[in-house]
Amino acid sequence: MRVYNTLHGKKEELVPVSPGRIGMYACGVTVYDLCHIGHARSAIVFDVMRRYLGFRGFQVKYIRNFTDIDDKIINRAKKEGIAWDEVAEKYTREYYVDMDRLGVGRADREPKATEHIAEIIAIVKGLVDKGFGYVVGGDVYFEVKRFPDYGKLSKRDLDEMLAGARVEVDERKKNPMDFALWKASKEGEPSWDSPWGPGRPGWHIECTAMSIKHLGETFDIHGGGADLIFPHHENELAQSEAFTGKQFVKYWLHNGFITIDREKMSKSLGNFFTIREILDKFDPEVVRFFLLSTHYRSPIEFSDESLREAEASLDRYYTTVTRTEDFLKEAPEKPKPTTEEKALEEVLAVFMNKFKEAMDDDFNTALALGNIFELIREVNRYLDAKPAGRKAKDLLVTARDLLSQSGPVLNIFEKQPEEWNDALMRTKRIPFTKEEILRKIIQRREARERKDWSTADAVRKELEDRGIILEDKKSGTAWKVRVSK
RNA sequence: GGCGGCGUACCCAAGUGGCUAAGGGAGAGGUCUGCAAAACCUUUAUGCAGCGGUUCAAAUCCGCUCGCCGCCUCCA
Repeated sequence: MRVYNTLHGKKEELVPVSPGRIGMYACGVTVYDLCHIGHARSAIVFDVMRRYLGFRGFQVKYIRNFTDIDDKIINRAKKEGIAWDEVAEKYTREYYVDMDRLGVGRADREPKATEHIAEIIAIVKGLVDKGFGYVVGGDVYFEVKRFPDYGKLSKRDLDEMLAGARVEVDERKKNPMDFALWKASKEGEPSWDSPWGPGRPGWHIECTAMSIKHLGETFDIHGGGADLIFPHHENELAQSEAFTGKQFVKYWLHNGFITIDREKMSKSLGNFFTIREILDKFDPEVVRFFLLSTHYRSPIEFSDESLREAEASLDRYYTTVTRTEDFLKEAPEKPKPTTEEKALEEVLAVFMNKFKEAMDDDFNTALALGNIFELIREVNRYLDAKPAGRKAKDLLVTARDLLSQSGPVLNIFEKQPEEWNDALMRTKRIPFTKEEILRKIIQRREARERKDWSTADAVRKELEDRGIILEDKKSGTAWKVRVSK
């Protein structure tokens, strides 16, 4: 397997610290507000990586943290007029509501900063003792000049950064780029006792403390959004390696942003959509598919149109599943070989390897989805050829099995076609119940039996105007929610 | 200003040295159908922003130009 390592700016063979095991840490969220679709992307991307590594046979230990104490939380608490820890609890709950809906699995551990104050203090103390940290009043800063490798992750030169620094110079710091390991608390702010007086952790130190505690001093994968590369991960790397004297992380992985009108989606620009706003209009699986149809490092332009395309793709998938199931239920036994048989056999033979090759290459989910739809097309071609017999059934069972092996890795394609249709009924707000639709289908059937085509067509039209499409099959008339347009 | 990235068909999007440049969406035509839908077939890039270079061979490597974006401050 190869992964793109931000540290070296290139794809590298994934060689774990301990053979067969992967320790993986992803930066979660600061729980001070609802999550937007950008948070969803990061969560989903690392969720898929974790799933695929497991699929590949690694024993994965996955840690994803919550930042439950920082300035934004304190400010939010003032704004909402509730305690800071209530803010954190509230938005942690909301995080789970959204992420559960999106099919983002729980990490093996989901540590919180406030639960690791003792560890944090120990590390800050260690850094001070080693001469990397210095105390000013009740604050403790990390002295970047003492860490010669500072800048190696984000490819920045300390002197150049100072020259173009837009940060306000804090006179108490030895160097403007020095960052807080521990912050003295102001009156009325949350605080914990420490050797430097009452205070709270700096932003970066919690990840050092929690990752080292749960994964050891050197671990395999550390991930997060690309905007965390600097300063968060750069600082985290510096203080961790300064503290342990060892390499902190082997592979740094970063996901790209979601854009709106080609601009980064962000809180400050105000151009964001919350996850629940989107889930009001689209099924979670659509969102997941949409986010996985582009490589994780590339930017994704967010739009309703793209989500509709993702929805249409999923519908194509489930339509084919239905066709396959229908065939397996009622296929005639007398064998009827077709010329399409060979083509399907060939695609089936190489499918899983192609899927793995795609995912092995830096988690290329977009290519993997392409492989899946290649198989879908071949299955449809085969079914169109009207095959029959044992062999035909075996081939289609194989196809179904292959698809159901790849689905769990991406955590999509896992519904029954009926569930997919139900989901569309909800998100498209179809103004009929299933019973009403069935009644109309019976009405139409009676008209058709009389060859009263105008009545039959009127029923079709009435349903179609409200988003329901009828499909006349040998076994009767089926219906489905229309997705395209 | 420094660093990094991107520019592939009407749209989205894989592909980073060598088979016919994946896949999805939209459009057009066709097969099937009472009519449809779905599915399938055909069609939409002798060309991958432009120019030049390296090479037997480049969308893919190098240089320059144009356009767009990100990070350098909190940010997934």
